[in-house]
Amino acid sequence: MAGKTNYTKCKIVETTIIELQNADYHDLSLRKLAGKVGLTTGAFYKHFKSRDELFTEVTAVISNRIDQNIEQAIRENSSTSAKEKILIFANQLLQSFADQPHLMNFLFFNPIASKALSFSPDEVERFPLLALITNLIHELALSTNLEHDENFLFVQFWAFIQGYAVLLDRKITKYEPEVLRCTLNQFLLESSK
Amino acid sequence: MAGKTNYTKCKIVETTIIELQNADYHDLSLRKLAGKVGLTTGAFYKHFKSRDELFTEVTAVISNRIDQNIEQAIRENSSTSAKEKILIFANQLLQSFADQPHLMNFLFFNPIASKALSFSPDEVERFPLLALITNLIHELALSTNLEHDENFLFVQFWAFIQGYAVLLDRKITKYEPEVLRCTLNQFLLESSK
DNA sequence: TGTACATCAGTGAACGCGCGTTCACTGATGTAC
DNA sequence: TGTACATCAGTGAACGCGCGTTCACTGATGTAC
Repeated sequence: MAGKTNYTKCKIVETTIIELQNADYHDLSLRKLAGKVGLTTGAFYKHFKSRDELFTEVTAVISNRIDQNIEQAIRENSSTSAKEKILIFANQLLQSFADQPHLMNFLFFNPIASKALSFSPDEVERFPLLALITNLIHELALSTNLEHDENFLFVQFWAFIQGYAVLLDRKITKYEPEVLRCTLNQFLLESSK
Repeated sequence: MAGKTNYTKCKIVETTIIELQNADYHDLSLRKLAGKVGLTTGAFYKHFKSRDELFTEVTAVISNRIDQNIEQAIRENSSTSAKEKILIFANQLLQSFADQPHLMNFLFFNPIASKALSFSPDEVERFPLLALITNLIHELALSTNLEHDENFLFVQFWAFIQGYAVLLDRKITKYEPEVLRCTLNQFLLESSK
């Protein structure tokens, strides 16, 4: 029976992710979700203590999968320069935003995920996406003469990615990898003046 | 009596702005708002057709005021270079984000404002902030050899500003004008390669 | 192999809440004669 | 100046809704003897 339980719990999580791909997370209530899973609302609480607990778990799952994808993309690319890895990281992330705006919007902007994506040390561990980019920037700093410190670059980088994602989400612009590549290059200019 | 009506309507708008300065816009219901104004909910509808109509008006008012502030700051500065004006624009905007996160969060991220801050021509007119930055970038393009076109720079600029604002809102970083200045400089590098 | 019992995922109605909105009514004010 | 009427901002109770959550109950399954 434990197996059955885990199966249903898993099904809830996967159904949530599918629903988040199709529509804004604001429009996903427990009733709708339970209906899609084929449960009543009461049954939901046999598997999760609350809606927040589900959202926290889903946030972690999505974050992990995207991290896996990005790490694989980095591995598959022959280049070993930190700069190139960061470019792949950013490109994969923005591509996801362009392809699955609702899901990525949930991941980056739902209140629970927002808390999770902040900087407390244990959360960095829980959300490997953050750990990955932090490490990549550190790697870059070791191999390059950064004009400023790592945190400076992190803020620049994360701000641009996140802001570009907002523009994509609002259909204000289309994703062009060239804009990303060029912007990163500008951020990573060797100290020159 | 018309005067009385306008006074109350104005009071509703101003009270809304005050409330938006103090707390997240998600937490502001018509009941709370009416209470703060000193009205019952029924009276509200003598002045606005709906909650959305109020939010649309408030969005326009806030946007206009910030625009006024920025235009004044630009006028007061002796420099006439487009680059310097854009820097002032961005600095004022981010300073507002740092000082009044809830209010700016409402302006930039409430669904109604988001629609308004997109690119339809009449909305650009309605929200002079957008018109201003569009013009400034155009002015810059006339006086400088941009490496890419105006829209490219607009996307870079707006993405960074917006993303930086998100980081500020989440207390992930503090506002440092130096980060802004440096990033803008990188964006505006004369075409070099 | 058959019987009694325990477990527990799932049911579905109900609770309590806050929301945006509506509406019959009040009462102060302005206008016409 | 006094009276009758119209206007309309404001009242406050109510409507209808969807939400997250709870709970007494069911019924299939696993276990012990």
